[in-house]
Amino acid sequence: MKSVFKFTQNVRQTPVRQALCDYFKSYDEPADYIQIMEFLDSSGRRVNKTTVYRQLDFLVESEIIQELDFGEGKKRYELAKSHHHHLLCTSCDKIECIAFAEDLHSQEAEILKTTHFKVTGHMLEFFGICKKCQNKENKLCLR
Amino acid sequence: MKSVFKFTQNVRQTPVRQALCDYFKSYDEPADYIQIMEFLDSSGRRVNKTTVYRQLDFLVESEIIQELDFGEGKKRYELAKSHHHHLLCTSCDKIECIAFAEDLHSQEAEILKTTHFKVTGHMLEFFGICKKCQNKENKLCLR
DNA sequence: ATCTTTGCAAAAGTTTTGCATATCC
DNA sequence: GGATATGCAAAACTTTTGCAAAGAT
Repeated sequence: MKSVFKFTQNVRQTPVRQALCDYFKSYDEPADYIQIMEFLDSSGRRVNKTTVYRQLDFLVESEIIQELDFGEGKKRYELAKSHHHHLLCTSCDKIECIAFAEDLHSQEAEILKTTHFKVTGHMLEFFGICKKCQNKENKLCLR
Repeated sequence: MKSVFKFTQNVRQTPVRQALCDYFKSYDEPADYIQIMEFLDSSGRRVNKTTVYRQLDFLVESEIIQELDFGEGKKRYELAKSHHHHLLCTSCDKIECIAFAEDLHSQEAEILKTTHFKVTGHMLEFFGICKKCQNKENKLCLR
């Protein structure tokens, strides 16, 4: 089975790289290093952490995955997709994606007008309680 | 000179705590551990890092300062103030504060309607080029 | 006197570096 | 064969923990 990902020349198709691509393709939640390692372990591979971090850097450079930081003191990665934001449930830690039709256009226009700061990007993440957890008294969601 | 900060009982007025409060009161940019230590060093105090981290935690708990994370792999702290966001210049690293009259009300309403996720907070930071840096060809701002 | 704060050493957690070896094309 | 990828050990960097000593009220 061929890879669905296109690599430029001088980039090799290796088992680790392929495994990571498959992982991100099948998982819809931003994963941290631990989760990625657990997946590799469970799939029978014993991959060195240096290799994992280097492959993650490579995949970010290749724009196959995106790096995320929710202020947890570590990075998370998810399959690259069009601009969107996240809803982080503080009760069960589930992470959902959300995108807005208008995004932050009005805010960015206001910034340019009032400060002359030219916005090139932004990071917007929401914290709160997901639908499931709202329906539980003890705020422990089974997911 | 008395402290401008009010502490509850069972909280002691100590040199380290006072120095940190003074620092945050006089600095308007979010500071990381290194900057805070440099300040303490330059003011003639040799404070242990454990103490600094513990005091930062304490001051956050006391709502005297706020913790920030811009995805740099480390935390920053600034004097607690009303809800606002930041403009981070990717050229000179200057950080400005900005607040919106309407903030993200429409987005949060949309989230509740489409996903039933109940937003309790958010983090919104803008990246871009500050006014000064826009006026420099080499994009190196003297600040 | 007692509870709070500090210092020190050690460790935990995440990520990076240097270098030698293996692997892909 | 030559460039790319991987493994290993060690370290860098931020932050935390445990415990004993010092300090504040």
